Amino acid sequence: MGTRERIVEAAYRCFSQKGYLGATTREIARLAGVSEVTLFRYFKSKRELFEKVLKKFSVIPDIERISAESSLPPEEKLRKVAKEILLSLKGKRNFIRILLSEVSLYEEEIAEIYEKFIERLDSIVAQILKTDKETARLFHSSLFGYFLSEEIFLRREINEKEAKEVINKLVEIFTGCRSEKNC
Amino acid sequence: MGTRERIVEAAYRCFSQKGYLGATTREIARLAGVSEVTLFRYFKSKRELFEKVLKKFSVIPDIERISAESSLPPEEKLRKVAKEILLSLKGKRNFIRILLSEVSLYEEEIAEIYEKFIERLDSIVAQILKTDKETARLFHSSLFGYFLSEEIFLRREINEKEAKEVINKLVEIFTGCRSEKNC
DNA sequence: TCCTTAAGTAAGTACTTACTTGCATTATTA
DNA sequence: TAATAATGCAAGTAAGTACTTACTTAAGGA
Repeated sequence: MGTRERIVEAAYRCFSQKGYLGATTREIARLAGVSEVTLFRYFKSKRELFEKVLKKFSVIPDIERISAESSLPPEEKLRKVAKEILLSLKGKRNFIRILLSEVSLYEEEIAEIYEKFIERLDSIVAQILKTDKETARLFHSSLFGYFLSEEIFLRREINEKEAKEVINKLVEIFTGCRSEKNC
Repeated sequence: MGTRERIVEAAYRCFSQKGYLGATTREIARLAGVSEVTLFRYFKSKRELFEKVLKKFSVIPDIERISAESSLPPEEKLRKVAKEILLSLKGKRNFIRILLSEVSLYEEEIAEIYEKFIERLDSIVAQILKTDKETARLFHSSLFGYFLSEEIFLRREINEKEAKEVINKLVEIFTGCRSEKNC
């Protein structure tokens, strides 16, 4: 891994633990195993480094693929999409912490990232559920709220069993359709 | 309003806009119309002031009252509870911003505040819905997620009409019961 | 062998921040 | 009116922080 990458990686960890203001360039450099001078040779400011971190880690999960598998019944699709979303949220837990902690400092950037994210989800979920976008938004807001509650606020990891149960329940509630059978 | 209160009030506004580290004691004092020296006469440190702010604004909405009105049909109760929760979230939007922005710095304090909050909600909603606590948690996670999405991330205010629609939809989804009629 | 590139070290600059001290001033109260 | 309490002002301290400069070292390729 190149020096540049190592710095971004370290910054990512540092920002997600301490927030933008709390993280110091000195510690980021130390974590990257690099001198502070080197850090500033690669990035002209802390803010620039922060922006690189945002860009690198704000990848949106690939749910189009799932929704395209037309052979599946809608509930099954929805379950898969939900699983993918939840997994992706879990994988980016630290990144989400950064977003949350800087929500007041970087309003526009964060709103933009988030908007892209939910726009895609909205339309895909709406298509699967064959309902309006409002219901679709409620569906993934529910997932999102559940994830934030458990993993961010309560600091509890959602295990696979719980995830499955919650997803089944959500899908059941939103489709009016029980467990694994088609309706 | 006494000096002490004015300081806490100003700190509240300042913290919610800039986060704990971003807010300076100088600005808080200025906002309170008080000298910085006075601020430190009342609170021995910035952290102590922050803790007072947390305590003062972490009041939980009074939903027991609603759930006790036994005359109402459960869907109606649920709607009222949801409305109360959403209103309370909206009213404390700034406070929630503080919580979010310091989620990494004050893990235990925030987890504690949040835990109290959802524990009560869980049991009340479960009682009304007559289901398990998991479903109840999903119900208010949905509300919570929706609120965070719109008001915190997208910076859009949820107006009364939207709130009503979302609540109706949620109640409908979770009870399998349409609009304002009993089922 | 010489030159270029990537990195480190040491030191420092300019600025901010939480927090303090000493003294003067104003308002309150006895 | 005299004493007491609450506040402001000016100035300062100690520590931290982003960022810079000047110089050195090590490695690899031509």
